Order: sequence, then C-alpha cells, then structure tokens
Amino acid sequence: MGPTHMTKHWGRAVPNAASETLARAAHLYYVLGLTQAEVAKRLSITRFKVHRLLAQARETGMVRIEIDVPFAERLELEAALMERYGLTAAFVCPSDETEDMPLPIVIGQYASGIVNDLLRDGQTVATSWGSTLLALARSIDPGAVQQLSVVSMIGSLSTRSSQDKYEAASVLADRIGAECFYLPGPILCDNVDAKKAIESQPVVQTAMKKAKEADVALLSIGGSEMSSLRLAGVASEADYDSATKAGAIGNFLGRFIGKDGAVIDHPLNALCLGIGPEDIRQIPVRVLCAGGKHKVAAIGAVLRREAATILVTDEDTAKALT
Amino acid sequence: MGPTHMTKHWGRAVPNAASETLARAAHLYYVLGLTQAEVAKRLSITRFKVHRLLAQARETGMVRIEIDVPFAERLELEAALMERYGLTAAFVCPSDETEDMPLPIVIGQYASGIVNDLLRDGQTVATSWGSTLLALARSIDPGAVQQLSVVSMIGSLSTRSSQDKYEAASVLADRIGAECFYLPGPILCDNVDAKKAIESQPVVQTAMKKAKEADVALLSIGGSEMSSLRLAGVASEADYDSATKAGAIGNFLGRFIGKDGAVIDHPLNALCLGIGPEDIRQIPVRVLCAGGKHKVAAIGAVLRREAATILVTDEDTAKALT
DNA sequence: CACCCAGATGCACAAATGTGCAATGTATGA
DNA sequence: TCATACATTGCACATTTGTGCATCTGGGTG
Repeated sequence: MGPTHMTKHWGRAVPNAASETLARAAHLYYVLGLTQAEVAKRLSITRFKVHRLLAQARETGMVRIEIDVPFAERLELEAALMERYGLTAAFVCPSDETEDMPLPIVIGQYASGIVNDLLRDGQTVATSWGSTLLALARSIDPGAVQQLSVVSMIGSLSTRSSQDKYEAASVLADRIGAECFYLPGPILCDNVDAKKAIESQPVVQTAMKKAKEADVALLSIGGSEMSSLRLAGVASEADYDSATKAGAIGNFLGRFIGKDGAVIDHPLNALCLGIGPEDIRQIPVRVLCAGGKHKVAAIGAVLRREAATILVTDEDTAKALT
Repeated sequence: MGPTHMTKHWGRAVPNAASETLARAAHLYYVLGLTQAEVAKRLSITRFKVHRLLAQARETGMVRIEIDVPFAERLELEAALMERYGLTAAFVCPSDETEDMPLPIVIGQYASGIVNDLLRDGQTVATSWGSTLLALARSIDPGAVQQLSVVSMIGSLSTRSSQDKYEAASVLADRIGAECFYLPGPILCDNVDAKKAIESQPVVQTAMKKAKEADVALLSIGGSEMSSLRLAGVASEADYDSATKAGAIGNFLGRFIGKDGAVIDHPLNALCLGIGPEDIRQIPVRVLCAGGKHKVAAIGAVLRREAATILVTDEDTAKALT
C-alpha cells in the first residue's frame, strides 16, 4: 500500500469538497483497502464521518457489491420461500430428473444430506412414507447419529406386513441402527369401527403418542396422481375420483386435503389411521420433502397452514411456489 | 430478514458440498446480510471457516466490489503517483485550462486548498515563486492558520523591489497575516562576486537558515519555455538557449536542471541566489505544485530525486508521469 | 433577540471481523 | 512403518466497524 512515512494530515482540498471527499473516502477504503481510521486521518476528518460517508457511497450506488455465485437462483429461491411461508429453512435442489432418477428420488437424496445434519443423538424422528421419504431413508448416512428412535406417524401402506422394506420408517431405522416404533395397521381401514378398534390398541396408542412427541417429523405430499397410495392399490381409482370431486388436491399424512390445505370432508379420511395434520404442530422441526408439478398446489396449501418448518424441494417446484 | 424462531443447526446438505457451501456462505453474507457468526450457525461450521470461505469467494471473483466513483481516474492517478515516486500524498485536479484560467492558475488554486489543510499554527513555510505558487498564495484561505512565518527560498524575480506583489512569498504573508522573511537580492546575480557579497549579508544568511529549517516548502518547476524567469526578463533568450544546449530540461529553485534532475553545470547556475535542491531535503513536507506538457520531464526528474514529498498536478500531467 | 428545530458531529460502548499461532489431521516419500 | 512436510482447524486476542445518544451548530421565524 502507500508510502510508510506518513505523519501529516490533509483532507478537503478542493472547491466542490462534498462530493470529492465522498469519492476520496470510497476510493481509499474500497480500492486501496485502508481502514476507516486511516482514511479519516488522511482526510483529516473523524472516523465516524468516514463511516457515514461510506454508508452514503453505498446507498447512492457509488459502491456496489456484485456477487456471482453458482446456484445463485436456487439460493434466491430458498430465501424467497423462507420469507413467503415463514419457514425456518428451505432447500432447493436442481430439477434434474432422469429416466432412472425420478424427481422424488432426487429430492429424497438431497434431503437426506439435510436431515443428516439436522438430527442429533438421542432424538425421535416421526416419519410418514412415500417415494421421496423412502429415497431419503435409503441415502441417509448410517452412523451420523446414535440412539435415534424412529416412529411411524401413519398406518402402513403395505397390506402384507407392517415392517415392509419399502416403508421409510423401517429403512431409516435399519440403516441408522435405530429402534423403530411402527403403527401396526393399514393406512386406510376397512370401516370406521375397524379403525376405532385398531386405534384403541395400546401399541398403536403408544406409537401415536411417541409420534406426537417427536423432535423431528419427516413429511411428504401425495399429489393428485401417481401417489404411493394409488400405486400401492390401497386407494382405488374410484376412491381417487370421488376425493377429487370432493375438492381434494393432494394427500398429506394419508388424508386428502383441499385447496386451503385443510382435510376435506370425505369418507376415506375417516378411515385413515395415524396422527393427522392437526397433531404435528407440536413437533418442533417438521421437514416437508416434496416436489413435482402435480404437487405444487398441495405443497403450497400445506405450507400456508404452517404445517412444515423446513421445506426441501426442487427448483421448478420452488419457482412455482414463489 | 429470515424467520426469527431459529434454534436448530444445519449445513452441508448436498453431494458437491465444497462449492455449494461456498456459494451458500457468500449468499447468506453478502446478499442476505447475515453476520459471519449467523452464517456459521446456519451452516453449522465455525465462524473462522466462514471467514475463510468468504475470503475465498472474494479471491475467486465470486464476489466483487465494484466502485464507480466520480473522479475515479484522478484518484487512481494519485495512488499511482504516490506508489511510483514514493510520495506521501499526491493530488490531481482536472486539466480544465481556459482562456483566462491557464493551467498554472488552475493547479495553484487547487493546491491552495491542500496547503490550507496542511499548515498548522506556528509553522514556517518556505516558498519559491512562479505563476503556480502565486495563484496558490492568492487563493489561500486567510485565517486558516495563525502565527505563520513565510520565508523566501530564493532571490527575487523582480529587479525593482524584493517586496513585489507578484511574488508568492509576499502575497502569501499578506493574505494570511504572517511575518515574512525575504531574500533581499535578485534570483540571478550579475557575477559570482556579487552573489558572494549578497550571500554573506546577515539578513540573507538569516533568511536562508530559516528557509532550510522550515516545516513546509512550496515548490514549483519552470519548464523549458515560458518560465517566469524568462517572462520577467531576468534570463535572456540567449541564456535559455545556452542552458538548453547544456542539457537543461527545466528550472527548479532558480537552477537549471538536467534529465536526471540534477543541477547542470552551467555558468547561470553559479549566479543563482538562494537555497538549492540539495538544501531542501531536511524540510519535512515539500509540496511540488506544477503541471503542463512542457514541464513533465522536469517534474519527473525532480520527483525521481525525491525532492518533493507531496505533488499537486493536473490530470494530463499525471498521466504523462505514470 | 430569543427560541426552536433539523441536521451534523463526536463519543462511549457494543458488535463484528481479522490474525498469528499452536494443535490436529492427512498425504508423501524414504 | 515411520517420519516429515503440509494443509486445515479452532482459538485467544487485537483490530476494526457499527450504533444509540447527548451535544453542538447554524439558520430560519415569530
């Protein structure tokens, strides 16, 4: 930097002092890299004045900080989502869907990294299911945390066994070596009485209680088509049609929800086993992992209800949501 | 800014973590304006790491600070001049010469503001003369300092009176209400004996001693043509021609100097009354005020000899000097 | 001329940022 | 395998920056 033998002071040195001092200060500080105190000395003004001058230089656009980060758009989207939906955090991954890597898998894998960092030893994780959460569970880092408890929030998709290796809960517990609390029963019961009977079982009560008291919830959204529910054959085409007619735009925790994000009034919802949207508010960290064109409306509706505190989604969905 | 209910930590959240973390940190810090500590918390890394990440982001050009100050070029020139010639400071004014405002006047007026700020109560200012320094003296702020002493470094230009109102010293002393020590005698004596006689006078001795002990020196340069020396008729055309033949590229403190800035070996220089380039080194602050195409070479030569600590010049000259 | 207000100024203190160093981890070559 | 160099990390501490507030200042205005 400049010469070293500097003892004297000088400063305002010209008729149109105001603007020249401003320019001089900005130049000394931002270009030559002097400290505010050094600038002050050279201009024989106080440090405070220099500080105010620099603020002015920034405000008037004389000095700009340009940033050109890769992923800039995604980061912007994250900030926008947080702002718009009052989220604690939002994560947006690229929307690079491929033949053997459909969007739910992409998002699930991306989310796994986030959840890895989120979890702490000894915590309880409540999870629902779906292809996204399954992908998440499959790529979770084993050994990232110890003493984890995993608990199902809703009944099983599989009609055969509650310990299905296609359910997020079991895969997650398996990989991470955690104890696992299942909800032994189907997601959709045959009738209201059957549901009541299952619900009243102590095991189910315990699991549901534990789920409600979890530290972290992993959530997803079933869209209006191709949901796991439909694919698993648990809900029929006719069921879906009638739900859609009744205003369903998606499926959240097994329940069909409407435009406003609320559970709609539909017979199928009465048969749904497990804790519902209204029960998860007390779980402090609720991570919603979902993306895809046909899920946008439902995601937006759920977020507007503040059902989630963290969102993990893809770029296209994020754009649609902001 | 973001939501307020933030308790958890998270961070590296993606396969290509290295670059993504970098981008994330830069974005949080520079775009969203979080502090390094806040960024660290969100990314669950230490503040120090954030600091290093940001440094990297700056180095790799991911983040640029663009400044667009008016006068930017002039400020750059000042910095370049300081660097190049080891100056304590440099000031560059616009080269706006007009009909009734020739360059020396422009520079002199500009320099007056600088000298104003430079002077302290009770100091002694040694000055030479020339149109630039005269302009300086005429626009100095009266009352800016008290108890000043002004002293001539070299003999008078005017053949009539030593207290000429066209001499910088008297004008300066007058305007600022300072006591003034003249060098009673002509800048060029008739012969060596006359010079010796004048020099040996106590008044002259006193003045020269005081000049050498001054706090601030005001210096200028006579170019190869149209110098005050020539205009005043003190030096004849023939004198000038012979000096030029002997290698003179300008005039400094009444002496003809060569390409290297040294006083050349020429009879006229032996007749010059006043302290010379070699005597001013002990004056701590030496302000050279000069500009103009025909003075560039001389200014450069003088600066290379470190005869000045501060330079005041105009944009075109500054460009030629760097 | 006294009064008041708005803006500028400086200061004490609080917050944020930067840095040298020692400890730790990690690759390299003998 | 060990030793050696070399990079990474965190920390205590020093420096730099930011801020709320009391004070000053100048210049309308009744």
